[in-house]
Amino acid sequence: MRFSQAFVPTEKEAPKDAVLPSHIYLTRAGFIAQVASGLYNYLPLGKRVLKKIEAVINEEMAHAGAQEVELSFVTPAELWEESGRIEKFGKELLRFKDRKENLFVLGPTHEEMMVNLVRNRVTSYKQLPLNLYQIKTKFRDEARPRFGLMRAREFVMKDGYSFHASTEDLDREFAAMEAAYKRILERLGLDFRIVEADSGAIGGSGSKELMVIADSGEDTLAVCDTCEYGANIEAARRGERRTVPEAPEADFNKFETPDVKSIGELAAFFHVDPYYTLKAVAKRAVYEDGDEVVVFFLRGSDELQEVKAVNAAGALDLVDVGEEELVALGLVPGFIGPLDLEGVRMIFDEDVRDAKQMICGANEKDAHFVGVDLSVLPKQTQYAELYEVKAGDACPQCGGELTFTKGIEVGHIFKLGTVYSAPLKAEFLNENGKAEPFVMGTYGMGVSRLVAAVIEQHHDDRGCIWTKTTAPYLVNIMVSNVKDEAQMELGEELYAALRAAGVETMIDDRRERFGFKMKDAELIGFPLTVIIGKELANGNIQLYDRAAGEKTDVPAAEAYTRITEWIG
RNA sequence: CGGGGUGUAGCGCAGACUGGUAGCGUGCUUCGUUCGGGACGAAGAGGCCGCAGGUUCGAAUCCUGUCACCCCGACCA
Repeated sequence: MRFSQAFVPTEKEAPKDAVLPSHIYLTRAGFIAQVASGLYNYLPLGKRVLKKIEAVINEEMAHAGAQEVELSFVTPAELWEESGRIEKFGKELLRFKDRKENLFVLGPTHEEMMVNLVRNRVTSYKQLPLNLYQIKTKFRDEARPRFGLMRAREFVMKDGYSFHASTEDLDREFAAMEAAYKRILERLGLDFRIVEADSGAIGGSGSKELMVIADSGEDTLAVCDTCEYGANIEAARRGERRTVPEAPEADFNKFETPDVKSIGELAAFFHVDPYYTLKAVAKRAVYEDGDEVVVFFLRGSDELQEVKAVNAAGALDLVDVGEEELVALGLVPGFIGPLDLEGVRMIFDEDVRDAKQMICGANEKDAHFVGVDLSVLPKQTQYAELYEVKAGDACPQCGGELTFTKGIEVGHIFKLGTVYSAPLKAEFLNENGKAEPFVMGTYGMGVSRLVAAVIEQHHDDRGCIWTKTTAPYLVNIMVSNVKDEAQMELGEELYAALRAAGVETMIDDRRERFGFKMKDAELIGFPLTVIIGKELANGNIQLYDRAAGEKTDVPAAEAYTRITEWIG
């Protein structure tokens, strides 16, 4: 492409509303332009990057045996009513009616459409497994779009769905998809981590997220400093404690504890480690049909992880409850304990199962029990993992140390099981001629979010630094002075040669000065800029490696060879 | 959805308190001089001051309403 004819409106100043580097540079360098909240136009450079990423995904999907399809963006609302998700998705679904007053939604994801496509067309176990995917625009009317392409309302997603006759076969495919996703991110040149994730309301027997490591990420990850273990903090586990604080010794007894309400005060009052205190966290659990107050118990040294708590309660949501509400239920805020507590649902953290020498509230004002042995709790007591891991906790896999980092969720893969196929009656006949719902997996990857993620991870204060596989153009031939015939001639020669060799090349033939063009080259982030300028008088050109930030003198005669060497 | 903020030339902003010819920087056009790190000079084009009402002889400016966009939070298979 000739820069003089390219539609690449670069800007000197950052858009006033942009915060993230990816948003600022993609806008300034002319890759994207905002249309409305969460809506963006892709300009030529942005479109090229999208296509580069899509090409990598397509190659790896083909390699993994998945087949590409394209489903209608506009989907009949009926399908969503059938699956029940029209309620669950709520306002995020953009709905509208056609001229015949039929209700439609813009697809935010395509489980329903895909199941609808496959059911009654695939009817035998002999036709399984099947893995279908598409790369397509999605629309979710997000409550709060933000950060440019990172959380847009309209975005490009690769969504894949697999159909199996057994959970074993799903497990195999899930592993294959994880491997394929890993290769995709490696090829894109990203530093990432595959982490255990919360499956959320969608359910299924497990899910993993692909996280690109970046400070601007919206998710918090716990990662091991020794092994591969990583997990979203919502799902992170920890291994055995390396050291357990010395246990206090006390016989079971009730103590006067005037005004000692918080864990900190309690631990100080008895001179014990908070590990031996029992923390009670009361929340109102909201279910599909009604709500109730639930008290979660965990060690005083731990914090409640809300997502884990929601899952343990089987609730849609947890909301805070006021002290008055607790009092009305007969609870004594600050002194809530599990012994003889009635009329309220309790869930205990796994870590307090059969715990000895605990101190807990006595359910009366200014009183705590000491020397409590929690093995006295009734058998039917509900235990669940409720704690939130902390930096420094032990890795559950290798015993290494967990540290926190931030990540951008660019992919999420699920073992769905029959969550959709059962209600949508998508069935096949097994070897015994019996109808069974498909066992399904679903695999999502945010393509437009990946564009932003690449820049979040690869930029400096001058602009974008595209990796070789993601760059809109790999090489930029910068002719310093287009009126200099020798410079222009060499530039054209290299441009033609590189294009003939299939190298995606831009030639900056604009009538601008050296500094202006260099700034643009750096802002746009071409991996390699070939500088043809003053040095040509000495028989040299320069290769400017954007990532390394280095210029190397090269004899003009060797230019082509050295460029193709650099490309590798 | 709760809290906060911003809407004036393509972009970034001033002007508003104290009502009276709409400004600056950048970008754009033309000419000349420059030509290795966003050059200089000269001459130009470009605005429904978010929108709608109101007050006033007169509103970018004061009042009311409304819309849009951004940030924090809630939310986000």
